[in-house]
Amino acid sequence: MANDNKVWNQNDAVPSLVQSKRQIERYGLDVDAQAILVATRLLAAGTRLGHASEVHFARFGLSTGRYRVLVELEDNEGEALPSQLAENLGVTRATMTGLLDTLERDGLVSRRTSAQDGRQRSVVLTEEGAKRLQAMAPEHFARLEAMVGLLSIEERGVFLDLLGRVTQGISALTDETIEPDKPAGESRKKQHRSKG
Amino acid sequence: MANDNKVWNQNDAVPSLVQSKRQIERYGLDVDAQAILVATRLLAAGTRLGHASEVHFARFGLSTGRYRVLVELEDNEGEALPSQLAENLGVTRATMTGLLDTLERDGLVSRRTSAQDGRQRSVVLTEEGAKRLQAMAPEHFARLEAMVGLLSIEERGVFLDLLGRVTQGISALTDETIEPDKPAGESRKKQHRSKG
DNA sequence: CAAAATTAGTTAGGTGCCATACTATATTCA
DNA sequence: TGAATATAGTATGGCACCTAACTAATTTTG
Repeated sequence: MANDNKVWNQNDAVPSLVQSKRQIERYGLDVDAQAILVATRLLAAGTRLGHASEVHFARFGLSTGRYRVLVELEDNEGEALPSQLAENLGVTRATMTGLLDTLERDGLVSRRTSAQDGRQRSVVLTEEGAKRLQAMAPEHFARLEAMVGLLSIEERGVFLDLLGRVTQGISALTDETIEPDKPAGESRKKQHRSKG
Repeated sequence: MANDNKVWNQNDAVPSLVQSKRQIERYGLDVDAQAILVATRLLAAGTRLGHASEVHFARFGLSTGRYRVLVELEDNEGEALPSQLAENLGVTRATMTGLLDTLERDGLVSRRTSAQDGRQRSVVLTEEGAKRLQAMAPEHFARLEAMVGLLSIEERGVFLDLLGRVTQGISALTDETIEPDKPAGESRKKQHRSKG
């Protein structure tokens, strides 16, 4: 029993409504406790998701980021520029360099200098990289499917809608200034979603 | 324009249904494309949430983990054991040591050796730590509230329910083996939620 | 055309978190 | 009582990702 084995306890770190209320009262703030509860649960879920994702991909010798690079390459006929990849994945070029370093070391991609532009280095998905994706696909997708398995088809649709709006709301955490409260239920007309 | 300024583009990295379908078809798998879409969007949201959370707390000179330590201390009359804190926050003791190191360096907590048990070190929320929490509370909670501001009251309730089940589903990513598919909509009677 | 500015990629250094292995202090029990 | 064991906390080293600064190659422009 020398192994502590930190298994995610499911109960830890899931904030309760009373906790939210207590905190709000402590400082005498004028905010809706349920809203705070939802937000807090969401943050906790985000943490768990990130961690679970890494555990998941580690099974296949990948990380979340490296997997996404491989998929992006596959969606691009197996070849792309590092800067393209960084752009599409929403990470910095520096991060992409690191991801590609590891992928190249593992033989899943290869880099070669571009003929046209000496600054560019073309990234190519290797045979081995393609095989890796293929090999992991069944389990990967089965687990993803299982993740939302507690939701019915209709609920998935509802969840997708709500998650979309909440995802937009994430910017409330990162924006420079706080925007005035928008009660929701109206005033929601122009919400550009996706790009292409 | 020397500054690249990687602002989270909102559009990046949000997977589309066609992408999901294409991947599934590529390997001839028998999974529901919408389920995959939901799962994939969720993972993307998780990544963004984690990042946004760090940006948010950095405004107050904290990280997500360090903030949670302070709150946990406050909920505990300002004093607790590192192992307690680690347990309650769902991180390892090693991680807690790191969090406390920084908090102590910044004067927000202090450590003193226990009299009863020489192995234990009691962690105390300092005056300054309490002040920090108080100072950040208005903006912190306002931003959290704004984050779910695009959802109506009713929608928040629905979201909370769905999120709860999805959160349970996260274990599908981390479990050793894949469980057989549970269609949902029935066979869902005994789902213990929370602990207290 | 040479100097200045831009661009692609990388390196260097930092944060957050983790797992493993170690130290020091109890506790158990033979 | 003294050796084996358990426990609390920490140090070490790892990975993912970031920003800022740097190198090399290309484009702009005077």
